[in-house]
Amino acid sequence: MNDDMMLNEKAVAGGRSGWKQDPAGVQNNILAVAMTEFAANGLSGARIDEIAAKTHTSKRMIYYYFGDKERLYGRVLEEAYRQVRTGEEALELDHLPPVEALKRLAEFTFDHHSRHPDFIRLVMIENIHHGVYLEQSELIGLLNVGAIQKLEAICQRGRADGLFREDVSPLELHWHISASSFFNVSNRATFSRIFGSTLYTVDGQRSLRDHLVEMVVGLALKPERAKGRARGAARP
Amino acid sequence: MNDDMMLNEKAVAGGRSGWKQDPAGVQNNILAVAMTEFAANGLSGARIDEIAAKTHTSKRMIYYYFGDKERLYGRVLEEAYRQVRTGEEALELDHLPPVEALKRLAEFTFDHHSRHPDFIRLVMIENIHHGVYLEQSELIGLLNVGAIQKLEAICQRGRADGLFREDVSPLELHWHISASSFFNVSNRATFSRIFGSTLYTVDGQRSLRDHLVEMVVGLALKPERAKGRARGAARP
DNA sequence: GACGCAATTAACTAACTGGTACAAAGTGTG
DNA sequence: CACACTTTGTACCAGTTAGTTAATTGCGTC
Repeated sequence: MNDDMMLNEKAVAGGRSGWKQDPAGVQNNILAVAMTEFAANGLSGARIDEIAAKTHTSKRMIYYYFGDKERLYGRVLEEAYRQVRTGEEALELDHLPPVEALKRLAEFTFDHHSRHPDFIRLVMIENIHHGVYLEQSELIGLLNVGAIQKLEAICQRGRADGLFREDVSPLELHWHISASSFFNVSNRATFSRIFGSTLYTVDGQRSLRDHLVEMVVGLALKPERAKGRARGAARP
Repeated sequence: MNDDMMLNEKAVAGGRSGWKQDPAGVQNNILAVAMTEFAANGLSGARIDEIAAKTHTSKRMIYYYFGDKERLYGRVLEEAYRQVRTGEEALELDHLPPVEALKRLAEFTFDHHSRHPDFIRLVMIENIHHGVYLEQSELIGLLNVGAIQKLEAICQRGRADGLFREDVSPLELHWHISASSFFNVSNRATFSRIFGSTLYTVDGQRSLRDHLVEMVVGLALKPERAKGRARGAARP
């Protein structure tokens, strides 16, 4: 599997006269368009003809390169995961003290999800399908192995410093951070239609994010270390 | 609008010989089947013929009672919201002190969402559609007015007692509770396929729920009142 | 400069799917 | 018991959609 397509911009290959051989570019172009369409309409809702029309190439090429609709969707899903995970790798936290690192990670996740609504939508769609296409991809499995490694490292340092609780796993912390960050994007439509959009203003979003960080840090820290936080009785 | 259908079990009306007139029953039967199908396959993924086949009546009747696919979906959505909201009304919290009430509410929401995966899936699907069908229903608007009233009452009492922070709104508390409770069901497929299912065992779920409650209570309480919890400096 | 092969296009098809026409059968009421 | 109305089953249609057939065009290379 050496298909290193990065969705670059040279995916033209559609100039009627004088086209260049650029299979990778064409495939990337198809993937990019398909990602938008699948994210917007779902697997069964997306139309191959519509995808083809928005591509610089033709429907025949979609089948030429990707076989059928489902495999195209699978490739789109992989590409989406790769893009998002790649964007996460930039984050460097090892130089920060554990609590700061955890804060940064939570903030980053919240913002990162917010910046990638199409990815969120694809994951929503994939969950509607019970994750069967995700399971078929071994690439995604590999990508996600590293997803909580940052958090595990932070927790390890935090525990070593005697700051973090032992009974809250990195996985669970990741779950809580993901839940809020994901829900913030996935349920924006229904939530704001029902309860108004105050939480989706700039101030509302900052508040949600700050409080998420606060809660996660509060959960990770030992009661006696949590700046006075104690769960049993107030005993400083 | 006096369509009080409760999805009862007397929706048979299919006995070849000697049928009874039971329009409400037939409609409920259609709605129940359609809810399952839409929740399973989405709006465009669900098949009218498939719904009809699983009904005790025929496709003709679906169109007779509901007009077309989209209106059927809209009615299903309304029915789902009604069922869930009705189930919430049973919860009685006024007799509990604010902190206890908040705990109970969070726990209940977590469990309640967990018990209604089809509702969650319908909301997911509705979010894929940007909530346009939800917007068309004035019934759902009415139903949801009361959704955070319980929480508002709790917060009012909590503030009156000098326990709750002023800068955390009931709406935001509701958002945090909903986020985790919703995500827990909506993303179970992808999350467990990527990270394993430890968090979806009985113990894992209890842990998630307990920590959610802990975080929400911690967020709601004033720093100095939060059993020693302080954000600025540890000053009990 | 021509030949093999990758890349491309457009028209076509077979199946599916939402929706309908129409007639038959049952219900209840006077 | 007959008449008006409701309810249901069968067969059908027209538009859509995933997927294909087969011929064409351009590229690189010897």
